[in-house]
Amino acid sequence: MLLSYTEENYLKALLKITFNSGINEVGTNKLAASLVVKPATANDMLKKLKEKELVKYEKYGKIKLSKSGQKIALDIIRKHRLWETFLYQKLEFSWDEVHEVAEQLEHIKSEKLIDKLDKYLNFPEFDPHGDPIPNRNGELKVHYKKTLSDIAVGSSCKMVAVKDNSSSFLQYIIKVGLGINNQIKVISKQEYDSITIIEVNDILSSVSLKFAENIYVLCGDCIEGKKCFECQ
Amino acid sequence: MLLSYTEENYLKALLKITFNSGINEVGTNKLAASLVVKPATANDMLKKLKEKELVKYEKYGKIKLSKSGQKIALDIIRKHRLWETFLYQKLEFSWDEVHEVAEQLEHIKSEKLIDKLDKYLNFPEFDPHGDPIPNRNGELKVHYKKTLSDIAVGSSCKMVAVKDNSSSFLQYIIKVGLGINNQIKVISKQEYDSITIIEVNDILSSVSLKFAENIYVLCGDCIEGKKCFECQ
DNA sequence: TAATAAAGTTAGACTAATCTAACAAATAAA
DNA sequence: TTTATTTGTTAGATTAGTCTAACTTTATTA
Ligand SMILES: [Mn+2]
Ligand SMILES: [Mn+2]
Ligand SMILES: [Mn+2]
Ligand SMILES: [Mn+2]
Repeated sequence: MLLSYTEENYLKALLKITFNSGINEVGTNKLAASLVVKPATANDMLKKLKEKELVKYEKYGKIKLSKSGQKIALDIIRKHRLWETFLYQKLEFSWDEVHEVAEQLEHIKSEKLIDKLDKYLNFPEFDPHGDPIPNRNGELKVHYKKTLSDIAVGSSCKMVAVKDNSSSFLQYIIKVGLGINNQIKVISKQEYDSITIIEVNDILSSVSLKFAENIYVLCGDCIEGKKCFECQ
Repeated sequence: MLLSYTEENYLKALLKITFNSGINEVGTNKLAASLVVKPATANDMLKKLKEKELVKYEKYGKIKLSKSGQKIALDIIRKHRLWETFLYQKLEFSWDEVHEVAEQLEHIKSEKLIDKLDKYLNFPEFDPHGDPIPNRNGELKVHYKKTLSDIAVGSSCKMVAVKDNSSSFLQYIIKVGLGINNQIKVISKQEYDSITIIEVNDILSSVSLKFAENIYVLCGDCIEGKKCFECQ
């Protein structure tokens, strides 16, 4: 079944909402907001997607992706993240620039293209933001759970991904001298507002709670190779 | 000015018609045929493109690209040919597969992307079919003029480009053992129907007039580095 | 030159994706 | 348990791109 650019974006939005919020209770308003359209518009599209059996949905009920809808959404995400990786690794885009272009590239229709790209990049498992890349069967590594704000004072951790993908945050991270795979030591934490002093490459920085909550990390135990069920 | 996928294709079609036919007297019917739409549809679009000052066009008159329309069309062709080169050189697509995917990729909007791709490919001057790639100012090498059918019996030449880009012809060329930059010696030519015996890499093949007319070549003089005004 | 053919235009209709405004249902608050 | 608020739906309109069928203009040919 050949889907339009727009239909693909609705499916992707549905998957992303459940990814991010954990909830899989998505309503018309939330979906519409995430696509920056009006609820009436989303409602129309939902009828169409239901007709094509890509979503499960009853009037006034909650929306869920069907099995096939989910597979397609995962495929779009696979393409998005592979293209981001290509732009970052091969064309030397910075990590705050890749998303916008990948939003376009993810809709290019050619299985051969994406499989060859995957191979060319040597089957990467994570994109430049640390997000897992689904394989061609739609399977993907479990995403990280622990953030920098969960790390106790005195402990070390490793930055593995970014939660907020906005380019302003991504640029800010670089400015602080931080990046994927960096070791971070939590030096101190202000009790009143959780302002945290971290040490990265021997440089101290002070970051807000909001900042710390948007940096995914692996804890000290995980770094040393021990399994930790809290981290992933 | 941000153009739609469709508008871009109309501009590209206009440029391609003038490229290929030499004529720059394009009418509604010819344009429509080249885009596989009905004349009525092309007529509607022409009004819109005129409004945007991308084409010069009066009712019942001939169609011409404006300066800005031509620049945009050249830009699409630049993107198309750079993507073809990428698919061919980096992702190991065969030369008969690249066009279809490039038809989609040529509409991705990002100047940075195309400039970085250009650099990544080391500023190629020709695509996998030997067609010249416009630079970022829309300037391009003059295209080849002489075809294999122009070469005299006993003379040698070098294949430099393909006139007919259909995948069936491209596949056929490979089957004959021919490719860009191959030396071709014209062994004999049947007077009645111009069936030509050629020698490529010590192998003899017999090709039709239609075939020979669709292979661009440089003549013997040009191969030896002498300038020849007939060839380019 | 007049008839015929070819090329080009217009009118009216359709689909996909969007909107606004009005309405209905479900949920939360009083 | 009413009332108010939030959430979701419907109706009607709009724009881009396409079509068919009818018509007009230009070009060709007899
Ligand atoms: Mn992204
Ligand atoms: Mn990403
Ligand atoms: Mn091509
Ligand atoms: Mn080409």
